[in-house]
Amino acid sequence: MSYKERLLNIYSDLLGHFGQQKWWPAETRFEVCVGAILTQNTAWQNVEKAIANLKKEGVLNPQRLREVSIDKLAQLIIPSGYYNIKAKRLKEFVGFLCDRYNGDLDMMFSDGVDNLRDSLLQVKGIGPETADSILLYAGYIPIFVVDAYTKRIFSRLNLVVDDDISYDELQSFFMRNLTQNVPLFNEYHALIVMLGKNYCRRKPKCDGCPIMECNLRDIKKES
DNA sequence: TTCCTGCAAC
DNA sequence: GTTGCTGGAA
Repeated sequence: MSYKERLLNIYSDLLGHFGQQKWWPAETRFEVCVGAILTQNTAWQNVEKAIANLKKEGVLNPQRLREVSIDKLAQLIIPSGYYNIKAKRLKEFVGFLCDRYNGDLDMMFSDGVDNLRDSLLQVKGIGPETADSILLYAGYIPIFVVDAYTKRIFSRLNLVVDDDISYDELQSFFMRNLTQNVPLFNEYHALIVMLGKNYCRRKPKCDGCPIMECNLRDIKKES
């Protein structure tokens, strides 16, 4: 079976088990960008509380977020953890957005994808996963987001052999073997997160794992 | 105690 | 390559 077929089978297994995830949960594209930074190494449940605080305070837009003091901002996002460093990162991002694109996400996303990705990566506090989450979930640009879950799951499936594979190489593997389709990329990454959280943990809970080929390989005996 | 939709700095 | 950043839930 080809990589393309295996990736689609796994996708089908996941979608059948978990259903559509309807990512990214947000009212605006700007909210997606903020959430992408706040959720770095952080449970989404905690990010929601921080987002709610930002909304209640009326600062969840580029202009107001730029005006609010960094100390005030840090206080508002305490529930999402790393609040001092994330306040700085949000400030870096809105500074970038306002300076380069007049605070206009439409203008930002109208830039060429490769150019925009490189630019985002130069913003302190935005790494590859955050940049790609913004491009896919806020910009509707067909970029596949990979993460620690992706690497762990597909290593266990032996679809990834090299444990030292880089972010870009892992992303490239998916983008070479899937059609460049925004809804597909959107749903696939969300489903990988669900599998990583609920079954393919560091200590795998393989009982009930929805991936057929994983069960066939009897990976359960590892752990 | 562990882990969470990472990243930068050292 | 290792460490610091952080609250909150399981």
